[in-house]
Amino acid sequence: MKLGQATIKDIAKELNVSLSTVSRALKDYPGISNETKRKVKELAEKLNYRPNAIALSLRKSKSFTIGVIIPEVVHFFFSTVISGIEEVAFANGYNVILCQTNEKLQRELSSIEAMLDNQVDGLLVSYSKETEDFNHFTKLLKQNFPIVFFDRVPEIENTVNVTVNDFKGAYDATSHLINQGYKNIAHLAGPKNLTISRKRLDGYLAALQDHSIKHNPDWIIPCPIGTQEESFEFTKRLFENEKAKPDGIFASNDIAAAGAMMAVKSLGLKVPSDVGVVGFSDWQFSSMIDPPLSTVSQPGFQMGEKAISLLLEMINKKKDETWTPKTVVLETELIIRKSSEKIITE
Amino acid sequence: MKLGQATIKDIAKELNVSLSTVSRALKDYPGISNETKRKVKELAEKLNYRPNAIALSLRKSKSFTIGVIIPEVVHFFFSTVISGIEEVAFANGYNVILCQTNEKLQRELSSIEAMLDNQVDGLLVSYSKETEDFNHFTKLLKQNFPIVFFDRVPEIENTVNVTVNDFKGAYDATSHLINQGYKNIAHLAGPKNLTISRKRLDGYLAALQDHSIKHNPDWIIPCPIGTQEESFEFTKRLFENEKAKPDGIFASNDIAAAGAMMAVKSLGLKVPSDVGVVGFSDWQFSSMIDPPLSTVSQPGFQMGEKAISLLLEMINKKKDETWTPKTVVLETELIIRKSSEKIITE
DNA sequence: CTTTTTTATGCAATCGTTTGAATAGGGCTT
DNA sequence: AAGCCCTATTCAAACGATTGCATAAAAAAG
Repeated sequence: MKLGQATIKDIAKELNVSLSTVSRALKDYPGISNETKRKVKELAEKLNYRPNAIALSLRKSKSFTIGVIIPEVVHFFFSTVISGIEEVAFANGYNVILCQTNEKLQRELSSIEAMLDNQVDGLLVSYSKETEDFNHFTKLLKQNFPIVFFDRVPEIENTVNVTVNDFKGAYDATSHLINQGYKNIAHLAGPKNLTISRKRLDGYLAALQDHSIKHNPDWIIPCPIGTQEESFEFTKRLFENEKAKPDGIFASNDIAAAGAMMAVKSLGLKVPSDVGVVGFSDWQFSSMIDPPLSTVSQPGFQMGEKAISLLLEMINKKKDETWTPKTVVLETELIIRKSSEKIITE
Repeated sequence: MKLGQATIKDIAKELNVSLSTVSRALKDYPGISNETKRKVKELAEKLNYRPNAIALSLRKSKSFTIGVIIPEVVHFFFSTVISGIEEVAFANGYNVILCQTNEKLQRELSSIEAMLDNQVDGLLVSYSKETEDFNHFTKLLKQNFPIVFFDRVPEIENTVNVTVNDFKGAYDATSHLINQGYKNIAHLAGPKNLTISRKRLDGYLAALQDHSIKHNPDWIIPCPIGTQEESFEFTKRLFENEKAKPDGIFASNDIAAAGAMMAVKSLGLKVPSDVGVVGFSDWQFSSMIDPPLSTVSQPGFQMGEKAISLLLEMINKKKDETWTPKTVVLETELIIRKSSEKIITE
């Protein structure tokens, strides 16, 4: 034993009692004399005894560990979600093991395998951009293995999900641009296989429609990679090629919005007077760029908290009880900053 | 068993052989007939058998899990370190369990307890701002428990550490400001109990001295909290109160630099023409703010890789072999952007 | 002074796997 | 045909803890 950690056996030997007596004494079982309890506890204290969680896991077929699968920690949003998860997990005596997929399906598959080998009690998943087939999840769900999907949720049956109201967030953002007087609004869309991308696109379209603005299909630009460079390039191209230039941009995330803003500025146009820009997520940098970026903030921490709370509920169900599929939708908040203020309100 | 996962026992029963035969067949031990091996492997495949990592951990007193203790995931730098750690851990069959201290000593202590209970094979630590006493680490080190400290390293003996050359980074940053013609350079310092803060301060002082500039103690402003608001406030106060106003700011991190820049701008001064600003860390947002922030970039990913490589080396040592204390120092890179370019080079 | 009840403790199986030592059976040698 | 050596397999202990059941001793009841 690396740490020379004391075990129940050590205590038993030292006190000349059986293992079971020690075990029971430590947990105040009835039927152990006070004298023995005292002695056992004293020695345990002295030897700094701590139960071996691995042995307990094996015995109880329960590891008190949950696995979290996310695309990337460096994404500000995901890192706030992790904080929320950690907070609740910790408070309930659970450990969190983390795997990033780096947006790779292969990584997602192998991470899940690794986590199952380690007997995690449940999984919290936000799948990769490459994931288009959900068999690896349905297989587990069929076996009643607890999974909660968050943010990026699959369109399959009987799942428990936590998302943000992407539709409404996008709708509000786009409406805000329209109300500010921007009429020709382009959309930098996210990867098509993510539900969130579609929902945001739908919100964008609905807002246009509700304001009787016809949408221009050429102005919906998918940004599959999601880097600032990508949206910079695409935005530049959009503004250079088109005759009727857009005067507003709603981007499905802040990185894309930042890239777009740089592209617009590089063409000599001013934000917000010539072009209004709104992003999505409220990254840490969004309030610091110039002009500060209007955006739709998502409650990441809260999402983490909610997701793990649901998961713990599922884990604590009796073996044969099933859970009811549900989707918890958290509300977003439109944060208006300079980048979209055409109308100066005094 | 929640997953109805097949065990060695199931295979043994089905094929009417003993547990040991199955175990050995699966790992191609000599002395098992090819026929038996074939049958065992076939059935294992069919039942989708995967060894139970918990049982293995117990048997081998080795969990193939390492614990990572960091202040906060939302810090861009730390999240890149995590990526580096994960990458190497994963490639070597190790799992990573993560705890954030949120800069609280209490959290640090309880996280370490929890991780030890879970029999982590080693620890990767960047301690909290509150940590001033290192007994909880020395106790473990004395027992030969593998720990590698990264970024924030304690000043105690016989440790293995990975840091960045904070002194040189700060020296370079300050020298750069001086060379650009800024002569009155203030420093927004980090928490005093962190070595990195002191090293950066030292680098700043050394650069001033080497350029024969006398430092003004009032211009060294500790920012213990580390938020943008804090440095905004302190910077504003500095510029309002002093008669001889600084024309340069070297901040010990980018968040502080960003706050300072906003404060300066709010006072009607221009960056970089009136005041030059350089930060530390190269956060994601640093290139996006206006003007883009000059900063000292730290190789976070590489730091993670190096730290876990060292840890795995320690873990793989024989029981009684000791390791030699050492500190790996990674070099920083000065990234010059607009915020510090007084001299316009064409 | 038995018999019954209570109290305190021990035994042994179990969780899933590994591994040193034991063993059964077949073929070979002499 | 006795002895010996392989080869393929099994036994059993171990990792650290829990827990139903058995049991010994002490106390209470008759």
